[in-house]
Amino acid sequence: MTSTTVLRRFNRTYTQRIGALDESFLGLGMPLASARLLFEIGTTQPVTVQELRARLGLDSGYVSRLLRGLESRRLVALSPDPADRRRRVAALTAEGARLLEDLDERSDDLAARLLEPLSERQRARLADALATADLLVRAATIAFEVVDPASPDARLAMGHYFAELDRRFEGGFDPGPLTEADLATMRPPGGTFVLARSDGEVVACGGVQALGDGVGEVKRMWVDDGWRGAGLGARMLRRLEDDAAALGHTVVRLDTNATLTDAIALYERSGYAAVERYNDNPYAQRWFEKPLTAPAAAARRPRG
Amino acid sequence: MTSTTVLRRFNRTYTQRIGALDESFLGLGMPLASARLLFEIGTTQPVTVQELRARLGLDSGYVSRLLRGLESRRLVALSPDPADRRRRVAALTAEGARLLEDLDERSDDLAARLLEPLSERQRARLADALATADLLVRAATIAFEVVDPASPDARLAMGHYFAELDRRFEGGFDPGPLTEADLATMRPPGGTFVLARSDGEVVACGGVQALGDGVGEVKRMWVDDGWRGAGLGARMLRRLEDDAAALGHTVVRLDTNATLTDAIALYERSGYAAVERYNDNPYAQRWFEKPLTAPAAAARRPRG
DNA sequence: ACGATTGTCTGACTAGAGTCAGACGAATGA
DNA sequence: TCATTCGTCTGACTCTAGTCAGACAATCGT
Repeated sequence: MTSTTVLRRFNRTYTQRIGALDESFLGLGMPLASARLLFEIGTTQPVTVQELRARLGLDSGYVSRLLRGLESRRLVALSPDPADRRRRVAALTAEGARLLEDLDERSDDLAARLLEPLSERQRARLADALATADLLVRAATIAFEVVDPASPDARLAMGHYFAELDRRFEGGFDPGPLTEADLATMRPPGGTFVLARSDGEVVACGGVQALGDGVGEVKRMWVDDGWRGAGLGARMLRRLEDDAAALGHTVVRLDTNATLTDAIALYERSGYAAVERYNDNPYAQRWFEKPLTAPAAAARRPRG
Repeated sequence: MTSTTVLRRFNRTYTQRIGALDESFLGLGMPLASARLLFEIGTTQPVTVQELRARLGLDSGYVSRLLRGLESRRLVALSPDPADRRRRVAALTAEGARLLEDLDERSDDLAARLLEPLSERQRARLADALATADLLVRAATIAFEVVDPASPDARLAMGHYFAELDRRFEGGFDPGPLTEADLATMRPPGGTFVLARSDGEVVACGGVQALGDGVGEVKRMWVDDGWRGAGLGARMLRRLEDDAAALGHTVVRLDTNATLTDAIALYERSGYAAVERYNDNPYAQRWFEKPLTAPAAAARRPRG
């Protein structure tokens, strides 16, 4: 059976038997849309109406009406945003928080009842399978996006990167101040900066800068800890190679620290060959290079 | 993380990102309910309206209207059932079959596109995880039901059982004719017959008969080949023990053939002890017994 | 033969989930 | 400062998805 077939078969089973988990939101005299909205407000307490609309992908009028319904039941409180009085921010009332907890508990009960007929061992097996599926499904739906390296999200991602190096290097890591000149290297022409997002959250990043003479350098590649083992690093690297090729580079280089063994393994798996030191990065102990033949079409599908 | 938590987390991920697979039914100017109905008709070509109603759990009036809609688009053809002219049977027209194929293809495409960002290895891992989850979720939602041993489904299940013995015994197996007297042993008082169904399909069975003196015997226990490894045998056995206890038995016995090693392992795992031959079944080489203490409350949760 | 039951259909509803076109006040830019 | 844009709200819709109460004909049980 192909994975497509398995996915579709699973989908049928799932929607038939577990789809009802959502409807556990129901049963408290609350339409699903309202419950979802309430839930969304609950996750990020004070939140603008605008944000809610974007996150749930709903019409402004619709959200407005739903909110009014929740407000009239005293489940959420709406107040104008002092920073911009056109905006309104929503927050749960005590009663709203209580209801949300209640819904949560019901959902838990329903899930527990679903699992009840299984033995401990089977439940563990199912949990394991679902955790794997969860990770991979999330990984499959990650969106890559070119952003300016000076944008807040890019800075955030690089901050994560530096913090990780600081944790992993024996003597720590000091990136120095992020200068505008440094950021400018990762802009066209010659450079780029790519973010990977899951649910809007930044989960990986990477940049390319031009070293001149058709040579690009991969920099600041980082993958969130929670995403290890999902192949995200390989995808980011491939993406950066594609982008480097599109920017006119024919070779990419990169340097790395000897302690980053997982990264080194990735580079070797991805067709990088060790080369001599090509820069004076004091934190680098290993240098790699890879020719970019066709626009990375050959590298597009890894051999699995 | 408990399995409940994992299930709920997965549910969120899933409905957010893959729930859309269903809506691929959409996009051809067809409401979901109609598409589901069309799909259901497609799986078992000539099917009565009654059957459709039962399978989709819909109101008779609603189904009638939906069918009329499909009929007016010439996607299905309705005709009275010659066997009972109150009933109407639905079948796809050529056009309906074509549309269904089209929807199927779209759904396939969507699934493929979803998996596209993953590497071969990841896809294989995901397929594996989903297949496991599929089996276990189906297993968790299997319904047990006491039926009369003379009912068509019970006969069908026993037929499967006999056919399997015939396949697995060296010299084959001849059950002889299924006499009414034989069936009567698996009826109250003293006896019972239990079916397990998944999606209405019979996937396991088992019976209890009274041997007298508070002793019950487990008979005709069978689990469908496709359901091995889902713990269904253990659950059926537990259920039969519970029922036997409820019928007043304090001990259950059973016999089996030495070639059925998986069954023997199950009995031993479930607390059965080997005893001397207690009957003259020519196909039996091993005999087991288990005391039923409290109403099998102790056996309700296997030790995993 | 005839009353009860069964299978399907019709008409009249309801509720949920959105969509679309403005209205209106607050903020912004030239 | 004044036209424009932005964020929210309102009113008037539409489309699904379903429920409920009968109506009607075919069939079954006695």
